Amino acid sequence: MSDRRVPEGYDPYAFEPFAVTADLAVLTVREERLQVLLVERGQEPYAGSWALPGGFVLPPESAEQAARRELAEETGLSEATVAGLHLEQLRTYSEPDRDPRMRVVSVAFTALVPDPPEPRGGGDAAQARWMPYDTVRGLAFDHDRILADAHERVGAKLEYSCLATAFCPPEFTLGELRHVYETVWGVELDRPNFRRKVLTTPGFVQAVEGPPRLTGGRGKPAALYRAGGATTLHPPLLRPEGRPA
Amino acid sequence: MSDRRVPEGYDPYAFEPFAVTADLAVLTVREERLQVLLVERGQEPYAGSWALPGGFVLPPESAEQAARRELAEETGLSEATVAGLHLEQLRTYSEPDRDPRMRVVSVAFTALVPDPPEPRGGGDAAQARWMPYDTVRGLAFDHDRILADAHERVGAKLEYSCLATAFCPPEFTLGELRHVYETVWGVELDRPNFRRKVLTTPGFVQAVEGPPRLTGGRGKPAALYRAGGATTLHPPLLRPEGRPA
DNA sequence: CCTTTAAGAGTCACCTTGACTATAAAGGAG
DNA sequence: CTCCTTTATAGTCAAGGTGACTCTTAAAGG
Repeated sequence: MSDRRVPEGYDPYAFEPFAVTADLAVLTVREERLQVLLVERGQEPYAGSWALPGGFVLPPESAEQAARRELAEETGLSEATVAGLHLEQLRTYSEPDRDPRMRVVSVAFTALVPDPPEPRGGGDAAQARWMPYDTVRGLAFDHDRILADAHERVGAKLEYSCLATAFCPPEFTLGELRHVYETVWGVELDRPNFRRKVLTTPGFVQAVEGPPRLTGGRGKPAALYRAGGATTLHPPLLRPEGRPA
Repeated sequence: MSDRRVPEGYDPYAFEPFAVTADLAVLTVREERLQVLLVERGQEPYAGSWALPGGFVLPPESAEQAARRELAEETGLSEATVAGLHLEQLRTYSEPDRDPRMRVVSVAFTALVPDPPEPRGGGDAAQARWMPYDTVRGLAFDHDRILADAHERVGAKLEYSCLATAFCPPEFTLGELRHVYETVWGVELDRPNFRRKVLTTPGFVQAVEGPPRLTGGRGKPAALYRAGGATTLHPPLLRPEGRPA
């Protein structure tokens, strides 16, 4: 940034102002599907349309702080939950005509949540709910594109980071972790190979000591693991077949 | 983005306005070093300090359009050159106090240029010049951090994309391409192994037919190559030793 | 003419990976 | 209770990619 166009006695109101918003693509894996948190708009433009949650960045906030606040307001997640959430900046959308009313620049974030509570539709949103990613179309503004970019980014990050654990509860089985990859990538992975890769990568997961097994599903009970300290995968866990992007 | 806080007859001037700028971390490899394009500020704040080139996003522009315009104005690169430049959005910096005067949100971009012309210091910049990356400190605003983020991002992208060719002229030798990796990563790579990797990756580079060799340096003349059609590297070309990020 | 420098060809062992087989431990159906 | 299905977990094996090296070729410089 720079003020080279701004004379000493610059009047901030002399220019057409820009509004800055923070929007969130909140993703989760539920019921074997990738799901997105959406809100229904109550006002024009796009009244009645579904949109990504988000809202204006207020004067004392950073974009990320605004994103966390809006998420808490609109979904009923507790402040503590939102504060500990894995939130990552996706990119900024600044096309001049993306909002019909005025100039709005949107800083988009991606959030990954495990086993989410039902959203309450609070705040200013008419209602809020989880929707399966592949059934979502026709969102307000350019939110279809933001959502697609978020999906692509998350899919790519799974390859070379330990991000997948952010989709899982604190303790999880390797089957659950594998489901995350399969759901986001839309492919099936070989169980033994996936297991070998995860367990031989130092710091990806760590075994839980106490009760060595968990029951609940159909097959043989699985051991529980916690997220390890590592954040990146070397070498990466590449998608089979297709190219990323 | 959303207008949930905005009543029907919303007055854009009722809020403290945000200014939006586009700043660029323009990188090149010259004289065996990674270099950055900087401008000297002529006005307060930070008058006399060096900063990344950039400026305000004007009402009819997207942030990327503003970035290209500012780059052309301040460095003397032709409009055609700037239009064809590899420009990638880095991230957006929105901390409330990053500009002492008013609320300024900066969308940062990374640009990679091959064999750059001397900047002219045109536009509003007092002067402009290339500086070696590792000697740069004390830039205006939070530009030190933006620059560090750009370096990290570029280093990471070299691993899994064909981005390195963007640092090279249209026709280049494998030695030049290898220098890009070595300079950005700060490591030495094994010549034969690098060659094997690049040549066996489909679409990374394509051999130039005509005059099969180029002279100029000291050793055996090298064959020339052009960038191939591929954009991603599968499998990636990982940095030796250290972790990314 | 010899040294230096870098390109380019080739070798070899190791590690990772993909494909696959086998066994163990649960639930459900008959 | 037994068979069948499902899932976890333990292995095996071959192909491919990579790191570490060696060797040859072709220029420039002294």
